[in-house]
Amino acid sequence: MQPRPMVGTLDLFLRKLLSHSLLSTDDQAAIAALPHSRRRFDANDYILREGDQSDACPILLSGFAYRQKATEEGGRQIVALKIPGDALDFQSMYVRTIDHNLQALTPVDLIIVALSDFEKLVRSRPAIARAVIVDILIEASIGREWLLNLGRRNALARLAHLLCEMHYRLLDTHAEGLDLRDVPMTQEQLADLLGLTPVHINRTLKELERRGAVARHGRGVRIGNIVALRALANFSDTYLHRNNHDG
Amino acid sequence: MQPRPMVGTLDLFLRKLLSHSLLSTDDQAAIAALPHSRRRFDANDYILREGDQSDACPILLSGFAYRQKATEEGGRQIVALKIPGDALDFQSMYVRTIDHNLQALTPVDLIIVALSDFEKLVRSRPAIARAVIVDILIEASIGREWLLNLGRRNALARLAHLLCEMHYRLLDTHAEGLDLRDVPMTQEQLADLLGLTPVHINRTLKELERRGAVARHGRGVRIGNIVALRALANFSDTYLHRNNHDG
DNA sequence: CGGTCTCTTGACCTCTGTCAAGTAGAGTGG
DNA sequence: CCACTCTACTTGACAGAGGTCAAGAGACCG
Repeated sequence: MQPRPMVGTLDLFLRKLLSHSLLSTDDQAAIAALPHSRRRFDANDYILREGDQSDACPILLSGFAYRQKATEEGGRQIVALKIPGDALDFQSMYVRTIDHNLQALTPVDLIIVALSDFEKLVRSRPAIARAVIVDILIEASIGREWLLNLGRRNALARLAHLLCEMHYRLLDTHAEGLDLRDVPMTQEQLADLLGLTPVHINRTLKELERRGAVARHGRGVRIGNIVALRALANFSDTYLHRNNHDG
Repeated sequence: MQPRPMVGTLDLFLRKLLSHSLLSTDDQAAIAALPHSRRRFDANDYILREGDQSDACPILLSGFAYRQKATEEGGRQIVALKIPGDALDFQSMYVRTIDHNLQALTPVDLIIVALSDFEKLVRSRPAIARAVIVDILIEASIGREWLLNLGRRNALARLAHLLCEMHYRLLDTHAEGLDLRDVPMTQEQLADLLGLTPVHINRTLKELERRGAVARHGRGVRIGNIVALRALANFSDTYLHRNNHDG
């Protein structure tokens, strides 16, 4: 039986790690005891920029954020989506320069842990080091599924797949509250996530609504029928590695 | 000054790690001393399958391999490409089940290291542990660039970008020999890499040839003009994190 | 030297993009 | 509570990149 996480600012982050890794009470306490500050960003603010070097490990406390890259021609692609509880930049512990942009999708609250403090933690606690790697590997696995999504699914399945993924990822850290009441992205952002155009997102959303998979009210979009969505996307959650425990 | 790698079966793997991480002579010796066996696969053979659990860490000695996922509808997407010197499955040290298929692109020679031996090595040598993580992170960075490629570049730029990437990745481990003399993939495999169809790859290859970026003879394709390719793809190699040393 | 697997090519189709104009929410200030 | 404004969303007409189908030509292999 997994020890219960303690309550505190870093609680959500802890819960995220516990969703895929086992940590002793001591390890959990060490995480909860990390010195940290808080920082708020508005929607669309840059949190980190390509080319930067970072000395902080930001953790998403509330709101959504995403990683983004752009072509010279102005095409923009969102390459990862982060939800509350997610650490946003483990990479800077290991690699000098940041290779993508990190942006706030909604207004966000961040916890900022000094990279040096986090490094110390990881060096002294193997189970935490391991949890960090598992976290990195799961993000990479999600990236591979996105490649399949962009390369081989049509607009309808692509959008349905994304909605399914968000649904299940939110389940893991927020067992009780905060589900996908309202999709927090504009149609333009959905387009940048899925390699489509805003106009086509609009048409596809309308089609999802027509099929009863999604409900809309004003600008809001919410999941209407997860079973229908799963069917449309042929969604399987194995790539999310939920319940990796004892692996 | 980086100590010279020692010569042996694991030499190429060592050189790959040294291309992005610093390792002491002791660390290098410990890697070279890893007990291992060899295994050969034919082109198209599966090396690992989705759902498997692996107790070995395969390292690519010669030939090319790729990670692949498929949709229920039969769409196939190659989500990573591995070249000689690349370790093919660090992930199984940390995560229970494999979430994609690993297949030989050409006939390949693998070095098989027992996962338990590799884990021991990583536990006792922090610099090696770090190098493994950097390796994982660089693969993830490549995945993000591929997402941009699939989502926001047209067929011509997409193909040009892939060829540029292969060119520079091969430079890193094979400073002297083995460059991209002949692209080792069929047009069908290129299609699966780029989210296109074989027919369209054919047309695009023809266009690249017309522009002098690529040379062809019989079935063979080779890079004719890397400068032209870079221009077509707007290629920048920062995402490959070459020379990450002292990071 | 026959068989098989790629590659080529042309005709045609369709999904998604482009352009442009109009509508409707959400926030602001009066 | 009502303008006013800004942004996001809608919609239709049209365009175009890339997909599909199918047949034929080359390569490579035993």
